[in-house]
Amino acid sequence: MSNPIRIYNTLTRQKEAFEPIRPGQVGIYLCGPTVYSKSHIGHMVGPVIFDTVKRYLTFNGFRTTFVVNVTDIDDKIINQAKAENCGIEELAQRITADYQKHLRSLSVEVDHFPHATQYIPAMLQMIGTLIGKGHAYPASGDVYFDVTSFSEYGKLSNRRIDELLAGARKEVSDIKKSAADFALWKGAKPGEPAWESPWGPGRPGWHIECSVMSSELLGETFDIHGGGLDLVFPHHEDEIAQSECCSGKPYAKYWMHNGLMQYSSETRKIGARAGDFASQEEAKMSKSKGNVRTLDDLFAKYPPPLVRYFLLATHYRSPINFGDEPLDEVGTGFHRLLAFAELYQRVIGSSYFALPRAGQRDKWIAPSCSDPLVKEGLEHRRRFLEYMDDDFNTGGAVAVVGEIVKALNRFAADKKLEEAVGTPEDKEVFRSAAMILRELTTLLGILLDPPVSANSSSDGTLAKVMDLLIALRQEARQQKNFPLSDRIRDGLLAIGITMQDGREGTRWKVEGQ
RNA sequence: GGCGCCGUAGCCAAGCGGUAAGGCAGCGGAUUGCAAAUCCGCUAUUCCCCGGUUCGAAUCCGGGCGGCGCCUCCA
Repeated sequence: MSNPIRIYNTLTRQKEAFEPIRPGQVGIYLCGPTVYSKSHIGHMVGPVIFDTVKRYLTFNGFRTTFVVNVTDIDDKIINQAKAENCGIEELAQRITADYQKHLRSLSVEVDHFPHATQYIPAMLQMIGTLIGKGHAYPASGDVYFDVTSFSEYGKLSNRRIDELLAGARKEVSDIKKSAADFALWKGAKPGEPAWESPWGPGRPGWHIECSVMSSELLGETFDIHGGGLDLVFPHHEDEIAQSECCSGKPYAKYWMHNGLMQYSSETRKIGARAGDFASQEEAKMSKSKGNVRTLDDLFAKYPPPLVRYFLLATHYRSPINFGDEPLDEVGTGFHRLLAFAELYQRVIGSSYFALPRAGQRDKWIAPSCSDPLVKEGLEHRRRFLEYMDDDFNTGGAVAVVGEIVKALNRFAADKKLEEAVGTPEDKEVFRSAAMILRELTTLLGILLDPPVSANSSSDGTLAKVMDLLIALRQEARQQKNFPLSDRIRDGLLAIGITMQDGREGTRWKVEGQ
């Protein structure tokens, strides 16, 4: 049975049925960051999307390997290290750690993080092969790829070499045969870090690392290559040229490119630095809007799981509007999920997060119960999978999740599950339907674990204080002393603690949990 | 100039040939001492514009207009 997943392939510019190269297993390679300055939200888009792709493929029974490379040698790193007066390795390690920390907080699970500098020998070998086959030539300590030697050059970005040359704004370098040729190896200038090579000391060009590391970890031909839309040309185009000329085999089968992030109406990129803006004025304005906020700042206000939910709420190929306003809007939906987990806890008496995570699509045991709620849940599940099958339409899938929550909340309200009247039978139906929700949310990588809560702070002092305040407030309410009871509630709200009165007593929680 | 992507309510966003999902905001109701949370109901005769194909188009084709990306080692 061929599987139902379809992927939009940049190479063919259409959606194609997904068929892995090797039955039952899939390799995904994603272009990661150049580690010279702290990560921004734009760096998280690809990892979150492809992590979700991996989860979905795994769910569909494919053994999936997910590789994200780290470019740890590059002009920008050299310059930044100089500016900070530190070693390039030190800088690269620091930034890499920052990047990986944030990926973990977003529940992105990467199998391999190859670093460019760890693969220099393999790069030299590939460059040697390309020269031997007449696809590359050394010149003045550099080595260039000869684009005219590859007749398919331009197939990914749909360009022709003559058009490239016509539109080129760059001066034709006299050492390159053609302006469109790109560097495989760059001779070192005095004082620059360098590795020995048959063509003299130097460092690798940008594209070669991905060709080498992907073939080492996933094979010369692998399934899915991902990256931002901005990388289609020249980076991915050049990877194809190098790899296919070297191996004589097809490189990646499916090319998936994610849309870029934009700050609302801002046309500049999120990570833009002051120098990238037309004027200081504009740069400042953007910064004040949160345009260049670090991830530490962002996550302080919006928890990583919420950000992940936000990123998945839009289709991956669309540009994502970023900013406080969109985040706040989507946040409402996310908080309803969290509120549901609390409802589940109160109704069932055990943690929602203890329910089983997504397993296998085929081996899944559907709740046998024929209650309308469960049937509705199964219908939602069907739609969810339909969305995901269609080029990983996480936006549609997220919408379905919201509908399931609504159905569950309605059921809980109708059957008065929180009150003593709720029957065990109804609760079992509720639990069965919640299992469907659990499966689907974990498939998206959201709501995996309970949120870190101050309610359960280690010494429990806060909880004891709250118990006391709730008791006092309850007394005030019974005496109809509402000014006092409101003062307690409002006062707590002002310091970030919300109180909610329900039939079963007053609940409280710290803002942002 | 070249190569692409996109344009659906106040906002975000699905739908991709069969008669407009969902969310946010807003309004009305249930519940509440009042709130909050939750639930119910209402909110696009219409999908940037103009042509064409079709029994039928937001969906396909042609032409405009508008926004964006890349063509410069940006995820």
